[in-house]
Amino acid sequence: MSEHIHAHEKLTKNQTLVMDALANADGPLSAYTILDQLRGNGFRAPLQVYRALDKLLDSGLVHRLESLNAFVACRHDDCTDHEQTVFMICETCGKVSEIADKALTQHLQKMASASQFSLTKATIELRGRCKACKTV
Amino acid sequence: MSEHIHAHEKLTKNQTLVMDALANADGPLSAYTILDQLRGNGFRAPLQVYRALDKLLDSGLVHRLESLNAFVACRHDDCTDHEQTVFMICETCGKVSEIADKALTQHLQKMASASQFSLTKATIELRGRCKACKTV
DNA sequence: ATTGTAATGTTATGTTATTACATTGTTGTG
DNA sequence: CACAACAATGTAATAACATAACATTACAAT
Repeated sequence: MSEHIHAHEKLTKNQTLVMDALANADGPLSAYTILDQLRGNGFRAPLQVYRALDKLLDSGLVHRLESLNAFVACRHDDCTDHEQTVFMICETCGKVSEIADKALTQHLQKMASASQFSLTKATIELRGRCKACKTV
Repeated sequence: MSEHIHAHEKLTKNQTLVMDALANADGPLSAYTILDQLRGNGFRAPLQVYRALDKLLDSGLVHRLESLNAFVACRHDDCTDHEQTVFMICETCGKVSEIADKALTQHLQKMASASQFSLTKATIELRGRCKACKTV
């Protein structure tokens, strides 16, 4: 259960509960949805979720989708490059796929350099309709 | 005042007030900051701001920065391509610059196509330190 | 004038996130 | 063991962001 290839320290109880909730979801979850799912496990306040999320985000096990105010478990084996992941969010089914694209990353880095901007993090979220939903 | 080269219909009173607030700001503003700035002009409720913003976003005069929950006036002469703008957000001074990059747009479009994903809109927000803040 | 529509106003509420502070648990050291 | 130090958790309150539902006003077209 909740074994990941990511390099990370052992998770605490709350971090594990939040991680499992996200790993078992088939789409992004909001912090409050996670809270509701974990009430049976003793969660009572948003902070319990947000604190766990902070840690999981730091370690790259979880990504935050800025345009949805929601969170997804990272589906990559190795998230060392998680700062430069592209998310494709289907507006029909709500599912999210995650792509790491080296060329895109380099292109963004070049754009930033051209403006003498030191790039720390890139948020790239595409909206549209996924393959499965198009064929319906 | 508030003359733009953008093609758009005439703005209403509230839309003009919100547009001017954003155009005169030197960085992104939250909806509630705009509300506070416009209290002297009769604004009393968030909805007055959000309604105006909806229209301004539709017409491309204003962009929403998802990672900040804030809004900026478009600095481009022509925002027909505003769906694919890259924002560089300085985490030191808070200023935002806006770049339209055709090659990047094409690259994203290719990535989407490769996954058979119909791309509707791209959110691209870079975080880091701008030229001015680096030299300080 | 009257009617239809767009814009605006108002109140309440829903959703997302943080601050501040108290308590418990765990680890290492004398 | 005792106990200090720190990490993790618990709890309450509130801040920040956004929308729903409904009432009113403004204004153009006939």
